[in-house]
Amino acid sequence: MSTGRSQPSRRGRPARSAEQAEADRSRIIASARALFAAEGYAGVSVRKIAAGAGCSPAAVYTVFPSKRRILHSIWEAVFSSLMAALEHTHAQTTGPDRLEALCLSFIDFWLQRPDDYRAIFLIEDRPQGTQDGFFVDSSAALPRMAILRQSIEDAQRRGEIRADDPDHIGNVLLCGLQGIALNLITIPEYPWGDPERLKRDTIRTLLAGLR
Amino acid sequence: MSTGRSQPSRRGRPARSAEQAEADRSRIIASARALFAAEGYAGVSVRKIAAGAGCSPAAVYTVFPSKRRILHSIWEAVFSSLMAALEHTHAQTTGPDRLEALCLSFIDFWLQRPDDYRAIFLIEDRPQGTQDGFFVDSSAALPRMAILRQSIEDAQRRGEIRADDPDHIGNVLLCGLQGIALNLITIPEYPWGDPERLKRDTIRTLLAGLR
DNA sequence: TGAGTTTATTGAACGCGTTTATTAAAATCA
DNA sequence: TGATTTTAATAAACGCGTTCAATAAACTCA
Repeated sequence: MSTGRSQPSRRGRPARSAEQAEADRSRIIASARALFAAEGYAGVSVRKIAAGAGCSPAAVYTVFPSKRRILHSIWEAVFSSLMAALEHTHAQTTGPDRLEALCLSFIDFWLQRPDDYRAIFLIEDRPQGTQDGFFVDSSAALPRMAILRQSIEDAQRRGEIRADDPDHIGNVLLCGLQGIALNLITIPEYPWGDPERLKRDTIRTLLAGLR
Repeated sequence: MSTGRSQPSRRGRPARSAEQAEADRSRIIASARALFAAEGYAGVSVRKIAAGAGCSPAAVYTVFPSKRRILHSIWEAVFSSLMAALEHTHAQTTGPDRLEALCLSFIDFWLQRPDDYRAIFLIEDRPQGTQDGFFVDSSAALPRMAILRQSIEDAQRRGEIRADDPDHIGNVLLCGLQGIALNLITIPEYPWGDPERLKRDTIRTLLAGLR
């Protein structure tokens, strides 16, 4: 049984070449990025994206299975920004202050991008079932945050944080941080009090609890 | 200037009576509740709700300004269940275990109702602006949780928790709890590890940090 | 060449949430 | 009574995300 099919030489019209498909994809993403930035996520229709990319609405669906997946591909850029913000904070701090600064950085990043936060985390329409995990497929995703983990390990070495599995510690921390961002972004009407105080105290509570 | 208008006796067709309006409202809510329970939030259309209530889709919009507001009115029942769950836990615990049990109860409540959680917290489509606060208008809302606050004050009296403003402590706690629910519900693909462990450790971390 | 085969492309449609222009209804007034 | 006024009620429409049947295109084979 030879697996060789060097020249498939199949019969009908050939499939779109990889570079052709990639070109279509990037034209659609470019159009979507510009429109989302200008008019917000909800204000942009697939018809507009298609018009911006110079193709039919149906053509968009040959590249992306849904409008949301177009967003997914843009999210990677947002996560990339998050990493950059954390790296910046990491570079500007040392020792015991670093972890708290990273946490604050993480929260502020999302508080400054509530639309992105909502678009990324607040998905109402999981059409059904498991929905072939976005975070599994996606390249970087929220948490492969080497910096956070590394800072946790540093803090553990200094004895500021208990010697538990650093991944688990990171998860606990992320839960708390996400909670602040979620509450401040999605329930702004509730009397949270001074946001700075809530942020600071929750972070310190988490870190103190991890000792 | 007499304020009396005992018999307004205005000219045209009279406005719907209060009880008439209330009857319409409750027929729509009844239809929506049944449909949401049977087919999920996303699977229900306003047209279906209207059909179930025996009126036109447009008639629904004379009672509720949007589909989402129909959900809002149903949420109050969910929050009522949450209060009941917390009261149950409160009644079954005492002393130092109570606060941790309440936290666990809070999280489990939402983990058992992911659809409700998404429908309540994960709103993508804030059409624009401040959107006349749902939590201000709404009767009970997430956090007027007397029980949680009272348990915090008890724990403070026992010296388990630092003597800070109990409302603020409660907010810090809610942030952490929400974070767990959010992460487990909206990012199930991420390797959080054993959910029970994540719940327990995050709660204990929060409580330990609040000492 | 033309017949056959496979893929690309899209116009048209579906049901959706929501708005609005039109019509019907119910009251008062002369 | 009918004219007038005010409100209720909804059919029709809009743009939306998405699907799909029909058509066009691009290739091989005889």
